[in-house]
Amino acid sequence: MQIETGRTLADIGLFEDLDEAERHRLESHCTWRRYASGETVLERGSESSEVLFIIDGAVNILNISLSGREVAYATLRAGDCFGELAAIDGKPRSASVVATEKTLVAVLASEEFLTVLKEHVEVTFKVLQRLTSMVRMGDVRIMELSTFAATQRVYAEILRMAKPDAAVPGRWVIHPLPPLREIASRISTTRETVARALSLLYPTGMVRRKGKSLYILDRDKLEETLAALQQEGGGHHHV
Amino acid sequence: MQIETGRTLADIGLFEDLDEAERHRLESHCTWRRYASGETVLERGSESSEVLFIIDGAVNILNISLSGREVAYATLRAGDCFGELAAIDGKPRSASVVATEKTLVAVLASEEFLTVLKEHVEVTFKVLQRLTSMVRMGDVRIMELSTFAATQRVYAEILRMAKPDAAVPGRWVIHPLPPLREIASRISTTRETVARALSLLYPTGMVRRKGKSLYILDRDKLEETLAALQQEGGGHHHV
DNA sequence: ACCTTTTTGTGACGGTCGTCACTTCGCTGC
DNA sequence: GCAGCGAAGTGACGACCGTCACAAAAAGGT
Repeated sequence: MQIETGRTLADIGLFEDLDEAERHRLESHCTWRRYASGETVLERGSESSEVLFIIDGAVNILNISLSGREVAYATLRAGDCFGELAAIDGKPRSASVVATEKTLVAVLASEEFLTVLKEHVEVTFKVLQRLTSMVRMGDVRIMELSTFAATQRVYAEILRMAKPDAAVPGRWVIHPLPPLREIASRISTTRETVARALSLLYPTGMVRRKGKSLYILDRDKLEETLAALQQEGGGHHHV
Repeated sequence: MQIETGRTLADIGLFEDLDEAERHRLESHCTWRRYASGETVLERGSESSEVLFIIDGAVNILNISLSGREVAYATLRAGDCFGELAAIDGKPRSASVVATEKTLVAVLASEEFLTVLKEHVEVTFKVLQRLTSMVRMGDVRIMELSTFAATQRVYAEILRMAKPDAAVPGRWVIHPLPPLREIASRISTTRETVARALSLLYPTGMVRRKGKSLYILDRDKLEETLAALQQEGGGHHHV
């Protein structure tokens, strides 16, 4: 028996400050769509401008270059929203969106969305915060791509992905660890390079892999290692 | 004799929809600062949160890595604004800002800025548009860094920088051409690589350099050349 | 438990491009 | 004019890492 997620916007962060009446009004304007894992939700370059909300499941925001290389921007889960860019500026979709699990989304026309923004400053400010954080994350990524070597980017990404382990205080964990190919696409390298970087790490005892979990046993030391690598020339040989 | 730019927010794009009274009120809340070329306006990591408006001059938004590599995000000129990120989310400055000319800026406290946003939807929407475009530009840059070889990034950047030449229809021009070192920092490579990419281009007749101007004589052909390079393997050797 | 598919680890190879070094060019100021 | 200085062009070299190839391990379905 499985719990069916209701068709409600109650858990959407953007709208958490709206009163129930307004939320219900919005819900009535939504279209609801289901996607199987692997299905494409949005195609880069398409002219649609709806805003989508993840009720249940998860999606990857990504692009594929002409040469077939996959570049991932973010992974979004239940409660998140995407597609605001096109709604705000009316331009074509800047990236594709692919469901990574069975996913239910609510779809809101851009006009409706913009009306909510105009009438509810709290929502607008949530959007401002969200866009701001997207800009900041993008800047960090550009900086890392420009100045970190591939191995350093692997360590940095691992540190970002890790959450404190509830079981053992002081230990951090990534669970479930996505396929290395996916990590690679987030930091613009190859799965082989990610595998090699990890192989380099295991013997040091800083991290340990067990099934679908990657444990960070000594986060401080890993951070030090990363910092040390940066001093000596941004990844390109000696200064 | 030189025209002195007045201390007015009249030419700031963000505020163009405000009525004069409100604009004057804002002006009275501003602090005004002058910077010489090369001076630092904002330091990455600092905790300030004012929003700044360029009345006259120009600034570069950039970061310098531990290894000394410079990464440029944007060049802003009179009428532009910067520093909104920190005002919106209260976090430390994400990048440094350096004046590239003699520059006059208006400085507005974040509280004042946020008040304007709350009370004038038009301004808020301008900010939304601006943030959206920053996200899109960042995504493009990440995509290029991930899938273009250095030479391709040079061509793409040149195409971006070029404006239609008023003198000769069909011809495009970059004027004044900034030092190659500066172009290099925008696409995360070195001045040598930029120089080599250009040297490769001159014999084809597609571009021609003359003093501080770079003329694009055949934009279509340059675009084709760039597209052709992408097909064949994203910059990394065959397929 | 078995087969299939996906994921992972690792060796070998070679191209790209960052680094260093030096020369030449073009400014600006005297 | 010439000196001085930053910018630009170019050669040489080699490290990094993307590519290919293959084997081993893990996961998933029946």
